[in-house]
Amino acid sequence: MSDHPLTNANGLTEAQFLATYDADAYEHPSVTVDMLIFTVMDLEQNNYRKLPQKSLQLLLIKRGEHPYLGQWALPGGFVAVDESIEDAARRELYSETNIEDLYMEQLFTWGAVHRDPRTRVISCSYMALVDRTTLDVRAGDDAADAAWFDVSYTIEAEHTTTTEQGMETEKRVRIKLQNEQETLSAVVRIVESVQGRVKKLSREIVESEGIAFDHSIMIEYAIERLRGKAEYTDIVFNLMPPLFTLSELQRVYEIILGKELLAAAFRRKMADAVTETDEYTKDAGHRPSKLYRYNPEWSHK
Amino acid sequence: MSDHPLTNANGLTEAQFLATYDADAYEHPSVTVDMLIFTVMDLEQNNYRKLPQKSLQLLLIKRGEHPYLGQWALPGGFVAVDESIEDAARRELYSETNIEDLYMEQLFTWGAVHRDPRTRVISCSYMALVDRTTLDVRAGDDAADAAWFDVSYTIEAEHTTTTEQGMETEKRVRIKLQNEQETLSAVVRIVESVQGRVKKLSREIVESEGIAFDHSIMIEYAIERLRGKAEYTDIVFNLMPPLFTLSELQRVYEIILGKELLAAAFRRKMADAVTETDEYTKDAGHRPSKLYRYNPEWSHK
DNA sequence: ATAATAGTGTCTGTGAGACATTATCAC
DNA sequence: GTGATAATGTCTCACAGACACTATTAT
Repeated sequence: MSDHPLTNANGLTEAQFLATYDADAYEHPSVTVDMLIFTVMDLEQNNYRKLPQKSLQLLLIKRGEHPYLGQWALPGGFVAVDESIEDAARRELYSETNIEDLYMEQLFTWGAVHRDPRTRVISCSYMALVDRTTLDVRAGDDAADAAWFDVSYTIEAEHTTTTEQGMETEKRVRIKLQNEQETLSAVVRIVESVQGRVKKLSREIVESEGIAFDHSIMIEYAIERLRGKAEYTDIVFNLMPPLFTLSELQRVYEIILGKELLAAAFRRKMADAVTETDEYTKDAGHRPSKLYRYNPEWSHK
Repeated sequence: MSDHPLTNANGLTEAQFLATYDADAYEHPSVTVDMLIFTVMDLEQNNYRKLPQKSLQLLLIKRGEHPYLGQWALPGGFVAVDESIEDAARRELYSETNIEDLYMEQLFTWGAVHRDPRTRVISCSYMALVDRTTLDVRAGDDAADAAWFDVSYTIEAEHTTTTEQGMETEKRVRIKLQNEQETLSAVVRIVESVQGRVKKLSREIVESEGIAFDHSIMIEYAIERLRGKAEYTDIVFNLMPPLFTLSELQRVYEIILGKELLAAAFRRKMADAVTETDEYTKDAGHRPSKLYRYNPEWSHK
């Protein structure tokens, strides 16, 4: 690295120093990646004229080993010493989805001392977004116990206490994960305190049914981030197929943001983010809709 | 954890499994924290009537050991197996600033395989914001080689190539760190590519003078984050003293955002974020200004 | 008086919310 | 025609950019 024969306090050059460096002088933690793989699915619809409802889905793996045997966990695995964290995340993502190129983003690194009962494990969480139509129904070959769960995020309680020096806001968020076979649920308590000018944020699991480790916290965090980014980036398009209608896009925004949007305003805002095509939907029991594609030249207003 | 006598495929209960678990079956990386400690300082001013210019400052430590001996690095250190990552970050922050309660936020975890020539090191970067007035001039006791550097962030080149499948935007950002003794500099190349609907972002050091490891990338990333958050959170108040004038606040926003703001609009936007006091500045060669404090009840519009 | 900053008033354009209206399909 | 969604038109309100204007201090 250095092109001068610099020596340290012991008179060693860099090459000499590195040759004697002992990386195992103290105990190291293990490092893992945990993947939050989201997609959006159409729910079955009995009325052929109505549009299908959209549902936000998360991929989980049933644990076949202790700890949390039989519960559901985020897909993930250890980071090898000869691969970057991002490569490890891509490897995990590929092994679950069989797709090479997917949107993926690092979220947060979780480092509480006892978050894994086996040993000290630091986990770096990544969020990936998949378009359901390009995805195999069966997610991953080897993952026999992988399953998609419908995700719901509900704020069950929120109250603020004002003290002399500042204030504290406590929020309880229920995460509910459901599919035909299983219903998992957890409550995460989020405390944001402002003392003087110092703000602190902490998350803690208050209740957990069927979700392994601290993964309900990771899920809560990821949904908050997804919501936040949906509002000021084009992240949502990663959940869309190549061609989509504007009301499909709107419905995806709606389930992510957890609120209804007005069609007129939504179309105006999205006008520059999409390119129209000549194609239309057909065979719906109502007026066909023009199909659009994402416009990568969009500059985010 | 589990209150049923669940057994795994080998017939072991959780307690039996954990007793035989070998965490050292494979090699582990080292994990460190690196701290980006920012503050805002007044620059000396020769004209007594003019307001002093503000300057964004970053704390760096001169390396006294290989590798990068003699270069400047972010303060940081290894995460011990019995402390959380956040505790390690707080410990480092305290040892540099002698202040217990400071704003601190996890930024990103850097995990390239060869980012440290000694061994495989994964580093979790944290940003901390300090109000200069509550800070000792001498940062930390033991850190004899700690120094504050004025930070400048300049986009030197930016161009977009459109291909058939998507586009690629390349940006070169120069980070310049200066104080009375030293001038450090680096250029970071940031490539954002959109292929189809898949977006990827990568950062790489193109040029580096006097900045150790991949720390210029961490600095570039932190400034981008600070800018982003300045626009939609109250993060900037962590850089302010308890009492401040609105134009001081505006000048802090201006150096962070790197652009000038209109006073009238700024004051309107900030009206609900601050509480006015009865105090005023004095002895300036011009009209005194009302002093304000941060209003923690502010709800971000 | 002067040079500086502090602080206010107001016009204008943009964009989101709200809601009404028209268009178009399968059956 | 009916029932559904698609798509557009338009009013209003909030707010940011722009800039002119007034206020107040130390020297």
